[in-house]
Amino acid sequence: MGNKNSRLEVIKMIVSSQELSTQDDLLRELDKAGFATTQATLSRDLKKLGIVKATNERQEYVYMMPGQRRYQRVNDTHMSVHNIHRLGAVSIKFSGNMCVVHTPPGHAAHVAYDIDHAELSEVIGTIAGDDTIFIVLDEEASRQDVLNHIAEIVPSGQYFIEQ
Amino acid sequence: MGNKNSRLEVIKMIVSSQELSTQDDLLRELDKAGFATTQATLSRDLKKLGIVKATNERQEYVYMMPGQRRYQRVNDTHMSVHNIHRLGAVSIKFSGNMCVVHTPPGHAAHVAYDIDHAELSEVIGTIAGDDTIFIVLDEEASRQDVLNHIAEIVPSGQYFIEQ
DNA sequence: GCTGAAAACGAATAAAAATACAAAATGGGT
DNA sequence: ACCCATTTTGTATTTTTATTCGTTTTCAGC
Repeated sequence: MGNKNSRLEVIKMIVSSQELSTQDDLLRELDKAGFATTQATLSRDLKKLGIVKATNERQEYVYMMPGQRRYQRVNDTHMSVHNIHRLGAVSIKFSGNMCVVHTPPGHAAHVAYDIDHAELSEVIGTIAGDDTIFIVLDEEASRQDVLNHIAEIVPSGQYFIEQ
Repeated sequence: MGNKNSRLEVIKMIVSSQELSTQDDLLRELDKAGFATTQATLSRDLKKLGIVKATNERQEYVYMMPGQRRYQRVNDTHMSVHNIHRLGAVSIKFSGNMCVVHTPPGHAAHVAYDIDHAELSEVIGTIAGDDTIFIVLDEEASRQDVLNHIAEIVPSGQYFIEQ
């Protein structure tokens, strides 16, 4: 069962990207993703992940990551242009040991997911809002390395350095 | 019904003050409070109020109000041992003026809440994901102090320093 | 007051989710 | 490799939750 953790990650990804109202629905999506399992196991997984069945604005039941509804919107105060990089529709800026990635609205979670799973040695942790990701970098991390690595990770990467 | 609204208020009060794991439990509390009703109605009430059955830090099911402190998704990269500390199932890493706390999945918000309310002088602010907390530290903060204080806050803290 | 529409409700039931239990898999420690 | 302890899993089941459907209540307009 080495793939329990992968399954958990896939569950997180599915839940944060689709509106599913029963475990059976989720089970079908998991199946599509190549992680077939049973309702019993899924129930246990959801408990572990803290995923809850909540109600959306239309009073429908939807499985949600804890707090997906009221995510904290991060303010993207404009910084100097000279350290802005573009990557498709994504911008990457650095300040101190932090890296801030800006995405199209609603896509921060997916991009963060990809960054997470690259397991870059420079990355200590990430947190995603709606269109912004905060990344804490290792003190020794090279910005150019981080930039290059993220460039590889984020899809459709036409990007250019303005530095 | 004039007292539907009162009942909803009482439900909110009960849910936010007690840890109840089934609707039947809640039903009994409502009864005690003089608002006897049925499971069917309660189910509808909970849906209206957005109250969800979530898991607490002990992996038990608990009905909860939609919290104000919320998050989205997160990362789990493991890295350099030299600045990792363990605290129960929690790891704490430092980089620059940031502290990154890693928790069991789904519990970052709860731990962050506790850290917030300890009102540590070293802590400027926190933001929680699913299993990761970012803490911005005061520029003068000692990492050892932060570590000690968080050790006091986080429950079941058998912990040891590896630094 | 009465009447009709809408909302609230409970009993029964359907649907969905959690768990008991046994089996299978995994990870050490020899 | 083997053994033992622990974790993960599936089946079958129980428990819990959501909803159907018929009834009652509420309230607005007469």
